[in-house]
Amino acid sequence: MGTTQLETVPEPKYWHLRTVLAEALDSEFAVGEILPNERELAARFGVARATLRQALEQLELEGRLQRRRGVGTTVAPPRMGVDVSTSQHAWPDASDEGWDPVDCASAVPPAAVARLLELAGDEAVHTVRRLRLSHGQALAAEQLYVPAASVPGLPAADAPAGQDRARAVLRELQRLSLAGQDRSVELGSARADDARELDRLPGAPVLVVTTRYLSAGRTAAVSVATYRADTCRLTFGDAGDFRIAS
Amino acid sequence: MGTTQLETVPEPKYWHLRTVLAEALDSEFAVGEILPNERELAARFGVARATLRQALEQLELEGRLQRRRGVGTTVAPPRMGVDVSTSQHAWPDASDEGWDPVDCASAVPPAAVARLLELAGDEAVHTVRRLRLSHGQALAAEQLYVPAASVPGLPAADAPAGQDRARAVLRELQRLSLAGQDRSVELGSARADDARELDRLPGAPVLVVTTRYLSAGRTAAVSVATYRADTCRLTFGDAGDFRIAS
DNA sequence: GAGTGGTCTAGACCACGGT
DNA sequence: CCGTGGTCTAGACCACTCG
Repeated sequence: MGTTQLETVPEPKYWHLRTVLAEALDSEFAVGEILPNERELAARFGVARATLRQALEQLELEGRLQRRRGVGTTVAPPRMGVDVSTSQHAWPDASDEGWDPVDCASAVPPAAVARLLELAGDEAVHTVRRLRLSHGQALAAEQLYVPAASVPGLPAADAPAGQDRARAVLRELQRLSLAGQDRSVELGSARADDARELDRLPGAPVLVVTTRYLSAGRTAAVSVATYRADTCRLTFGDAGDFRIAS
Repeated sequence: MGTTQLETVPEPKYWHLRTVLAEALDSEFAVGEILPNERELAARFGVARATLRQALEQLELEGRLQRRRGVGTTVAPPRMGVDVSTSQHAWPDASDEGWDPVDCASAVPPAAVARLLELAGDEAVHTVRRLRLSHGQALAAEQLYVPAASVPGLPAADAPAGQDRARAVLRELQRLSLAGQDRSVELGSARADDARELDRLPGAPVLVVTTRYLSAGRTAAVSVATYRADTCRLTFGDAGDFRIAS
């Protein structure tokens, strides 16, 4: 009458498959190596393709695999550590390492952002778009919301949208004193536009980093940065140079 | 010959469904309200159940829905902000707010953790298990790895494993001076034991927070905390009291 | 026991990347 | 063009919760 419940609750096939595949990845495959295709793997393990795909999805979520339509499934390199520490207490800048200003327009921000900025729901703000690149790969897409009140010196609000205007807004931001910032991280799924720039499909898992920049008691700007969850590990430390692979 | 590509690349059904459902959630449903069951919803939208489920999975990943087997699908409350800021520069403690020491044993840590601790791969360490609770709900499960060298004053290493020993290890840790800490966040999937304690299924998405505690130039302890990605938004700010939905 | 979400199957067709 | 992963279907059965 032991109370142990061994095998009374058998684990799902896809979960068991995930474990088997994970061990195979550790011992038999090198980074970048291409796996057999899904139909072949499913046959080899004696399961339906949908079941095999469930296991692959898990491993992709964990950053162990990379799948590309028309190409195949490859063994992913360990996630790269990406510093998102808040310690520098600095405004985003056109010359930020890794960040590339892409565009700027005027638009009404989403309701949640408007609330953070303490704006009426229908007030347009500058929306600066930046990409964070590393080794030619896009790691993150950022949308920076800057109320006109935060950049009073900006020339002609109806100037042509584009990269030049993005740089101008970032330059003007430097003139404000930065009192502090809040940061939060949560799981999200890539919207269509983010997905395109991150070279992922819509709905791909992303880590959403929301930053609120404070100046003179107000929220002077809000940044929403979506990082590829499959390839990025966000680091916050003072000595952000350590590695851990799950 | 406009260059606009409207409908030339129709979006997948499940993605469109996700959007439709998300809008319905905003306008027609209250938090906690229970949705029609999957078979009914699939019929109503004229899709197969699997397709409907793909849309629901997206919304669950985004923290908009909560699904429980045998019960149904309900509208999830906004994610709660959970402070994981590193600013206090303190050791984990038996009396940490929200953290509940559960157990302690001796075990050989995973290879990745052993590397952080600069240990040989086969050396056992104290493994303290803690749960982070809020309003009776488990938010996170933590595994704290403490080499014996970090708690030299600990009585009899072969003392009975359990909650008392967990408290003893945490108490001994306070005696070390804390030089600093590193922290990283990445996406993972819940292992079976974590899943059980977090009241989720194995493979559920979690935010893995890895902390390295530094003392006297060494890594004195490593904590791996897995937070429920569906219900938690990790906050790092100095004034961690802001909200953002979506 | 009735009803829910979770797992699994065996197919089909589509969209994309490279040859 | 062919092979890949991505989407979708229409079923079946299982595990869980609750009355």
